[in-house]
Amino acid sequence: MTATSGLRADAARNRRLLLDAAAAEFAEHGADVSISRIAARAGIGKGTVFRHFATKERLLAAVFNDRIEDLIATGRRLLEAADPRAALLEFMVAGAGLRIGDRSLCQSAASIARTEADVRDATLRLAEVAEALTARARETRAVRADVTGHDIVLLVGAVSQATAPLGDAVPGLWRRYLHLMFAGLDPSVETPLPVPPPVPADFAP
Amino acid sequence: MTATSGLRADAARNRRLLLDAAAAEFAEHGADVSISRIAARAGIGKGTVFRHFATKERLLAAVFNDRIEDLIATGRRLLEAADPRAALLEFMVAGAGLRIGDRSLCQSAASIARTEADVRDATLRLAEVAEALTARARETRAVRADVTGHDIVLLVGAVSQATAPLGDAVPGLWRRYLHLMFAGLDPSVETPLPVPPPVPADFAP
DNA sequence: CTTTAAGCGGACCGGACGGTCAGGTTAGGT
DNA sequence: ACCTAACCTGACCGTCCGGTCCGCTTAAAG
Repeated sequence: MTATSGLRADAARNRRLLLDAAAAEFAEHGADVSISRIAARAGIGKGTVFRHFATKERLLAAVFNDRIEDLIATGRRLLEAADPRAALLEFMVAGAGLRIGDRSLCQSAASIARTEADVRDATLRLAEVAEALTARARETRAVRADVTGHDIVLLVGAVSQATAPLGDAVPGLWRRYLHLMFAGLDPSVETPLPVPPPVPADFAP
Repeated sequence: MTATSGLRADAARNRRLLLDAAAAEFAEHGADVSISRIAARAGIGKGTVFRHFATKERLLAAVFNDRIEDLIATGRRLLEAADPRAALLEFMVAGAGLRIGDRSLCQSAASIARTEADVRDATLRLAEVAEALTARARETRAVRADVTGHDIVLLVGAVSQATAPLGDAVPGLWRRYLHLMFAGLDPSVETPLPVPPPVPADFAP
């Protein structure tokens, strides 16, 4: 998680309260919630927020990082699974589910990654895990040969972003589209795909 | 387009300038650009903007409506095309291309539709066209039987939203994912799809 | 040309936001 | 018990935004 060592007891406690409140508030209302609101929810003063995170972006980055790290852990665990195809699908479901439940993740992940080095790093590590899972699925002919890890991450982002606004009203809608997309990865329909120039390493839709 | 009758000559001219500037500015910088910026680009005063559109949302709605109307026209024309499969794909390409080139369309289409009646109407008419095109494709077995017009609109939105932030850096990336998605619609892989409760008629991701 | 109402524009307002700071508070070592 | 540095706080600042308003301009009818 996030470093709390070397902090005074009250500071460490406030940091926890702050991170929890921020995560909840970002998830419910998106990345545009005001710092004051978050501070109020955490039950601390506004100034305290800026003592822990110099800028709003850094706070966002910290919350993002925790979530991404969780997903990376899930991906790593799934690398040991027996069925590569099921593992890849489960990874995609996990990723989409994470984003569906968090409005902020569906917005500015990309722009934050561009300015905050740690988010960028986590994103790159996530990409590696996605590529590893995809490679396993490719080798067993579970998905078409020209599908990459980048494709997976991007497609999961696509489904999440599109269905998130309806996510509350139509529960499970995103699962439909995730499965529809997964069907498109099937090797039985090997229609040629346009191959664009390589994606810059810092993607994160 | 937008009504200009009954206006004084200068008013009509300014309205054109305003709509053009707003469309360009929204497309380039998203729906969050300030009214002052748009006014400056149009070469008119800020107050004049509010004379023509009482609120920022109404201006956004007017710009949106023009674009959506264009897409509806394209869809209607494609209903006459010989090959239903190619027609549907072309419709999807048109929709995605429209959104890729316009940052604002990838953001708040849904929220605007919720508050502005005219956008809501246009969106519904667009949905009808999408459904008609999809029905034709379904009848000729060009796509799987359980795909709806809503699916098409939502999937196009998904691809657009996910690739738009990279759209400038990696041209043509969205085409790759649109084709990948289209492969998923192929009837050859008729894996069962989760069927969520019906989507509320006002969708527009 | 005169008249008049429609149109124009930019100073202005209220409010929200991110971020700062001076002054009070407290944890925790000695 | 005491001291000090770390910490907390909320009033405050500058900025920007959407929206209003009123004095000036101008199209265009008679």
